[in-house]
Amino acid sequence: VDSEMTVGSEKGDPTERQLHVKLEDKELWGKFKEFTNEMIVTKNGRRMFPVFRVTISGLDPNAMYTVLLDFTQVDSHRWKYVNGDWVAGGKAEPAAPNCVYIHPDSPNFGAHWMKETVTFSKVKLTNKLNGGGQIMLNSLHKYEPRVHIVKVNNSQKKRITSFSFPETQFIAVTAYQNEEITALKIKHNPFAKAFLDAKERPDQKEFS
Amino acid sequence: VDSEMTVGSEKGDPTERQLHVKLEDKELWGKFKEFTNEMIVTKNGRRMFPVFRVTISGLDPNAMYTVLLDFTQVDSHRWKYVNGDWVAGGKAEPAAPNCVYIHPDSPNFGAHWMKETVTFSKVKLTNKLNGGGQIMLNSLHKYEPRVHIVKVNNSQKKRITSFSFPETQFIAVTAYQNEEITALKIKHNPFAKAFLDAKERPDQKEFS
DNA sequence: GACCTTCTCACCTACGTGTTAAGC
DNA sequence: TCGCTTAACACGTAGGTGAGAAGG
Repeated sequence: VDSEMTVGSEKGDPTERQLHVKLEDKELWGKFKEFTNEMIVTKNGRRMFPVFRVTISGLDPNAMYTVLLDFTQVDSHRWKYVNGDWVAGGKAEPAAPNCVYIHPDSPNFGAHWMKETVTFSKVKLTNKLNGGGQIMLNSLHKYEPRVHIVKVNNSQKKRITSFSFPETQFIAVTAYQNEEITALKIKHNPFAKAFLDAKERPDQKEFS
Repeated sequence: VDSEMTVGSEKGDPTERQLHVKLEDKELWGKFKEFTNEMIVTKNGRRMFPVFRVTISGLDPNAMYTVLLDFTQVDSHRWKYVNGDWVAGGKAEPAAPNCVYIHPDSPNFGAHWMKETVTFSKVKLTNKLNGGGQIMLNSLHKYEPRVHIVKVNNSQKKRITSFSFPETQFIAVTAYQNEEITALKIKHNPFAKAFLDAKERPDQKEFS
């Protein structure tokens, strides 16, 4: 999958000259990045929050594409949270067999990928290799999500275009380290609403 | 979509000479058919139970296909449930704009469709036309599910092969008529477990 | 009145959260 | 002890059931 990689404009195929992938929710990602984002990894896999979403333009509407998501290790350090700060530690672990997540709509027509935001809400991050389509990461290492767009033609030649997004970098953890990150997750992720209520209810009581 | 239709073996394309679609859960469908199966239709759409599932074989693993589900009106009568029996009544209503449900994995490779059971668990039946991918049926009319396999090639020529399954015939209803059907739905559909418990708990109490 | 449809409801399935305590 | 990981848990989201009353 990593064989051939080009970013941005290309020659030779007028139908894809302006191929572009734009990250959604940049403002939200920015809030997390400010405190160094963390993503939980579990044995059975944990979803990402914020959800990785992109809009794609410049594909050939009638051609067939598969859209992939993977994670590049940003540096070769193991990270550590000490006294409220993330600091780079020793050498990185050998890179995990970092598999690729295939967007469930794949394969599909260019028109399909362009008609609405492409959402990777179901990708799951894990620290164990366990079969089912999850992405294995090393805990306490830093990663950057990357999107690949693969044109599917019946011959073997595949052209892969990749886009990565520094705003979405994060450190994989088995438990949150920075409570600012925890607070942001609870504030914005609907599935964590139970903990949002727990903090808000006492205040509301005073007025009722 | 109804343009060209062939069932069973075909000449001319050796890669699909043995194309075959087999219905799953035949035994379960049989229990419902015995009492004349009913499927609820609602304004917002109701899932089918049993779920329509098939295994497909004989496709070209490397070719691309879309798999569709629709419903043919079995006869031209309106049906009525009188004294515990379904009886054919007056003329049928004008056939609803019976749309086609596209299996969400579509389009995909032959290999994908053949590697495991193809499940139509999310198709929803409705009696109103309301936009969102639901299938509109006339209440109190009899239908038979039908699968279409469409080979996707970049030219305009599409070959459609269709398979229908008499075991899965049903009458669309807005409320169940035959209590035997209700009992079977409750017994086998996990989402109706609340009503299964209601019938079993009294017996269990006697022993506790 | 008889028949059919619609709506609300309690009760499920299924599973995504951070918390917490225990494990190593 | 300390750092990190694991598993059970309460509490949400999201939505699929037939029942039963109300509507037409």
